[in-house]
Amino acid sequence: MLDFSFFNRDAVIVAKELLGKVMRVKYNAVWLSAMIIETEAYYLHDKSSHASLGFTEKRRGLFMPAGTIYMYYARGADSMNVSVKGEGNAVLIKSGIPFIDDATTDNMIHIMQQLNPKKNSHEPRPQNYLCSGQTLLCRSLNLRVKEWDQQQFDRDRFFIEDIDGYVPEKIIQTKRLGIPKGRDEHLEYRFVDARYAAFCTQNPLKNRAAVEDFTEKNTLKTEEII
DNA sequence: CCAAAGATGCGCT
DNA sequence: GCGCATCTTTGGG
Repeated sequence: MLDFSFFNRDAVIVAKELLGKVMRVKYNAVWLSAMIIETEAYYLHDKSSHASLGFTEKRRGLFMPAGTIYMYYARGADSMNVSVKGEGNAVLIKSGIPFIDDATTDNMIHIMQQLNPKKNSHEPRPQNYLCSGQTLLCRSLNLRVKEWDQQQFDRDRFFIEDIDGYVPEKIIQTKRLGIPKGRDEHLEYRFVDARYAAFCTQNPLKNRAAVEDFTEKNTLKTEEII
């Protein structure tokens, strides 16, 4: 289980290193699980961060020790962050893909599909798109503000772990999504595991120019990640 | 008390 | 890329 020592580092470092890690949430008696493929870093003095708006009771989680869960509700849905080193700094977990291994059960995907049904459709949401967005991820894993905001990870109910044998080969670094003009929107604090770019919030490799841009300047080699 | 704002998602052009 | 539904929290009157 990732703990204080993992999260008590710079937000950008933690954001990159969370790629490939696996979230596990117990729902009734069943473990739900997703591998993180997209994250964003936010700093206290970064005009787009919630922390930059100042301390309030609601934002307390951002000012708590590294590794504290910070959740908020906006646009009709929940989003999940983890506080990192330095008061007010945090990493937003933006998307993942369902992760299946010995610790998961055969009904997991079906349960996640029921938790996160496709809007205006009776078709189930395709497996790899169940967690393609910060609010969709929370919905598929049954993560709610009421239950988890300002809480610590708990190895019996909700934690993040390192999986042996997987480190992203390539990480895409781009500008964060949905940041209004004048709010430090130029900062490139969004990170995507290139291998799973098709399943993140918005595929940064959608067109040829973007792919070239990625290969030319935005590839981070594994040794640069850590 | 209520209007308005969101670190969004979806569907249509 | 753009408009619109979404719904809790916030802060001003």
